[in-house]
Amino acid sequence: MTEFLALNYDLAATLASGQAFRWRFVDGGWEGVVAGRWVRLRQEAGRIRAEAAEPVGDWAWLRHYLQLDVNIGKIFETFPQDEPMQSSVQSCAGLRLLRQEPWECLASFICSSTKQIVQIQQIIALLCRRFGDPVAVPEGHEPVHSFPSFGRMAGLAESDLRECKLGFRAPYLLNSARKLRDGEVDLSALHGVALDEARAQLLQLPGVGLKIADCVLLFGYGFQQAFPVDVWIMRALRQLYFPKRRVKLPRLRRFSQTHFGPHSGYAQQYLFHYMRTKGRAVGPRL
DNA sequence: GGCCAGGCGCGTA
DNA sequence: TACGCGCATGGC
Repeated sequence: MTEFLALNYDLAATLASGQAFRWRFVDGGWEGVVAGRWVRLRQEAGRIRAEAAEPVGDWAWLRHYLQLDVNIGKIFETFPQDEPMQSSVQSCAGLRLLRQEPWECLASFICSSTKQIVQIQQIIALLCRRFGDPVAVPEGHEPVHSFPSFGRMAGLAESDLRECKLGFRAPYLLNSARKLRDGEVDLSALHGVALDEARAQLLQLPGVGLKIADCVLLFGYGFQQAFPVDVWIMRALRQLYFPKRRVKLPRLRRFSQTHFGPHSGYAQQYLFHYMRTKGRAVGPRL
């Protein structure tokens, strides 16, 4: 058990914002698996309390995952001073970007195409339960599994994945796992290389296009200018920046690269959250 | 029952 | 370079 100082950090918004898909809200706490360890997090006044199933000496892995050392105020200062961006920030100023493990992030987003967030969570829960390894949990807690490694995934049959509701994404995930196993792409080599080079590597994987690549670059590696454009962001850019004009996707992508500054990835996440929550109901349809 | 979901790959022009 | 379509599956 430990406590972190966490000012301007909205844990619930962050963990439920469609970046990561394994967090569950149970009895006032958020339960998940980070770096192979079960954890439960609770938001308190200006703090986050964390507990693990086994003694932890150094909590750096969790600080890193939650990105607790990021100065979000400094990032806000780099955002454009326009109405849509300011409204997005005001609607949820404690929203953060997580720093996930690249493989889990990649696999999760390969599962995400034309799926709602709830369904993505279901698919990933099935994958973990069936093919992950048990992790230590508190006494009496229901079993929890790790996210299956790409080595494990590579040895499965396509039908194994289809049984986890992957549908047409099954061969994408399977063949991406096999490419990683065979060393055709090395996820560990993408830290610190140029954004375009890292993106080009990810685009070699089947089922990975620009959108999914940028999700992995942003949520898994922290490339600050990766800007995934999905249907929500496309809607946001069209409604908020180009109302009454039919602007096509390539132009929206170009706009996103220049308009939002050096931390455009954060701007993207704020826009995404804003679009999904404004006009009450969180969920599909406006 | 029709439409949509944190898209991608492929064929076509 | 830029469409259009099919691909599984489930929620509303």
